Amino acid sequence: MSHMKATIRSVSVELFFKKGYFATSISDIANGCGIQKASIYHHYASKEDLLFSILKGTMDDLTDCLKTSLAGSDDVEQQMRAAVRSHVRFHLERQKETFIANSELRGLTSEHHKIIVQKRSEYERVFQNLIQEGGEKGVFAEGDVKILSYAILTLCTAGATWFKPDGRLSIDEIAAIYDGFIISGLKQSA
Amino acid sequence: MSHMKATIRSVSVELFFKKGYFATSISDIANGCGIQKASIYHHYASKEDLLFSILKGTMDDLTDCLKTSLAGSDDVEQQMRAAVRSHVRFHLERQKETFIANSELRGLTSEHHKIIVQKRSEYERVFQNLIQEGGEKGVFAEGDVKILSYAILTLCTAGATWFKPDGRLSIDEIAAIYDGFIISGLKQSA
DNA sequence: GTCTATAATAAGATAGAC
DNA sequence: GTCTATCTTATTATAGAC
Repeated sequence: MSHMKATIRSVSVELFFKKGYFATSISDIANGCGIQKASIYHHYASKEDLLFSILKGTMDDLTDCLKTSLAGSDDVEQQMRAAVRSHVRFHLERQKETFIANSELRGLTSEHHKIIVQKRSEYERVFQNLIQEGGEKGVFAEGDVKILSYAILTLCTAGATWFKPDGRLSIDEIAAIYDGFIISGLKQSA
Repeated sequence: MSHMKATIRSVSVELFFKKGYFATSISDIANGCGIQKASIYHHYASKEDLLFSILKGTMDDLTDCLKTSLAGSDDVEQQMRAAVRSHVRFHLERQKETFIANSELRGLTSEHHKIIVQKRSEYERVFQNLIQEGGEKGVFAEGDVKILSYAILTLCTAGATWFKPDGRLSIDEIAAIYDGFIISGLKQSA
């Protein structure tokens, strides 16, 4: 990726996060890059292409991150803890991109939309399998696998909504709180 | 509220939910109502006025709902359970409005934005006070009150993202799952 | 690879007739 | 209370010079 292409991407992430995809114009982006709006089209075919490339890259990195974090163990509880922490960390470290990836899917063409939704489904399935396995092995209480997976994922994802990098708690501290909260919730339904 | 004013509101909720506020035009709304776009302005001063009135009404109803549900008990755990169920039920019953209320704040003028954010803060404070009180009384484990309150609220709120009214589980079943999950998470950090 | 210029279209909102 | 007509402005995107 060329220098200007990366700049356009990064400026777009800032603006899409702050104002939203539809409220951000190509002019806004060009302004932020210090170039003319026509120049954007040398690097990206369209505004939608720019959005898609951000979302696709983010989802791929997110999935890679999860796979790496699971490789270290084969114990269900430890894997769930690792998965939760990986998910939280990624969402807080790359707050703006993940926020966009969760809120701007409606800006995509239907083919691109399908691709991102599929990537997300595959990612979710990892968590669903862990909940299922934990339930069967008696490590977690029996429960509705899908609802619980959505609960866990959206819980951590939501962190990206309010997280402030210079705030009171570090990313690892927040990840630890979520980890404890979720494992307790999974182990027994009160 | 006149019949047409209510129709405009309801059509807008549908469209803002499906396409987003910025992606929805006054023409789209007028189309959905079977009137001309100029006629919208007889009922609402601007597109932003329409958004604000939806968000304000939704937040007020949400707060009323919570207050009613808390009146029945003065036991911390029971109150938290009631609060969680109230929150979940409202978000699933009025899925589209609450989704908009959580995703379209950027469409508001800064004065209107301030008003909605303040309403939300007051709402959150009820949950924070319950977590605090539960911690002091030893009903819940000690924990970070703010992080936990965000966790609980966004967890339930997120339900509005994926919930399908004709899906496998009823609203009360989902509320019960969340209730159990959250109380377990609050009682002990694993 | 970036520029100026412009096309083509759609937006939010208003004026004034009925 | 709704209409037609219109204003003003902004939008995405393209053409073609440099």
